[in-house]
Amino acid sequence: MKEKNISLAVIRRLPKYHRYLKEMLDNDIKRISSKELSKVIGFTASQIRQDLNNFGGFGQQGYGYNVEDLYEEIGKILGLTRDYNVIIVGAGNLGQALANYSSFGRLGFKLKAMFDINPKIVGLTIKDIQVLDMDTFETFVNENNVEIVYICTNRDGAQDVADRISKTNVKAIWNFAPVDLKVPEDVVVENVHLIDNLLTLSYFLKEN
Amino acid sequence: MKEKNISLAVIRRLPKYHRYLKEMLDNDIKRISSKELSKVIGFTASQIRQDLNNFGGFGQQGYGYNVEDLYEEIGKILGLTRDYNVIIVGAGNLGQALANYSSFGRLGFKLKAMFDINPKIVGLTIKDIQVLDMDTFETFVNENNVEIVYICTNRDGAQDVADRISKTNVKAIWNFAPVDLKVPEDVVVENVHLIDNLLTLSYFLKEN
DNA sequence: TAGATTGTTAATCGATTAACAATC
DNA sequence: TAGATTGTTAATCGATTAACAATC
Repeated sequence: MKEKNISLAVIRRLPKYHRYLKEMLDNDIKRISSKELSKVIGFTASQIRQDLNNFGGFGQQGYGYNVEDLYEEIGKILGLTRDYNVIIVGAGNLGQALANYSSFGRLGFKLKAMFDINPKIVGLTIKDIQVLDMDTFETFVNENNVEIVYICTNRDGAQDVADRISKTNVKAIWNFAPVDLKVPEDVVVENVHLIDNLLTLSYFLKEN
Repeated sequence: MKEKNISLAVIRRLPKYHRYLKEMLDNDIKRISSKELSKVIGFTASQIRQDLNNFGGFGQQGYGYNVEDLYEEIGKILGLTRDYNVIIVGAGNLGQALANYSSFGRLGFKLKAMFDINPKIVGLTIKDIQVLDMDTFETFVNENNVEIVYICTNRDGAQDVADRISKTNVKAIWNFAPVDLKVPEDVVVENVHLIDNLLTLSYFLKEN
């Protein structure tokens, strides 16, 4: 399923489709037209049809879209067809919070271990997950087929972790540190820059 | 400082400028041209000049931009000229993690209390911050001039909290629950949809 | 002054919206 | 069949990039 140059704007809307379709599925809604979906999700009907047609004709003229099918298809596009082994680096408050989120695991992102450099934290067990010493990072990653790392260190530690990741087979980083990581081309990074987000909120609060 | 219709794309870049300028300031860099800034921040020089000129002519021909001045100006645009009283609703793992983030406080976002409905959590003190019962929510918000609420509840509790917020003077919500909140027009919401973010990462990992 | 770099207008590119023929 | 709604092309809108005169 090699799509050619779907724009980032489209990709970022996919999880929202996925979320709304799941909700409809839970509410036993069997089919939905782009017009109806538009009303609840807030995108235009035209945009919805354009978005979906980047990946194939999932609908049916005169009928609309089958909710379950569309939900499954979008899941496939997003890579939710198998499990991924993940680890967390940085077992502070945020790392522990993420470890406790069960919804990630339910989607297939299976937490295998946490890592830290702080001797006070190393050795703890959080939700059945051990906090290991960074000394064993490379060994663990290689032996356990880890594919995704959540970086929950502070700003200063993040690039070091990214450098160590880049020498392994890990190809995806979810970065929560307030810094833009330098990584090889074949490693994808998704940032959660909380401060950037908060400052955007602050801007709009001021403007109101 | 009522700016007219600055696009969202521009606004979302501002915190990144702010972050990079702070770093330069810390490294005693006194001035920067759009061309040099382009190299480190990754936007084109042209875009940088366009962005900044939405808010005024902060530069000087032949010289570039004074790092300290520009940092201050962007801070002003983002509303970092005074403190804001904030509270957290939902004192679970994520709420506690946010309470422990000192960088928000340093920027002026002062945490005044946390709220929860779980009797096991209410009464705790986290980093000098008390966890209060939701019964006292409205009273506290009104008496303490709270302006921003971080919603760290689960999905199902979030809209209820948003409804209660909407009846107070709070005009800004930082929402971490995986749901799109319905709020009055004059309330601004900034979402951190972690799952959406993780699924985007998953998409690109698959595409690689 | 000469060189550098901004501020700003114009050109281009890309994303969203509108329209409608195809078809279930 | 008639009505509804998609898939897709064309039109519009907005954001980014290029170019360059203004000016420090």
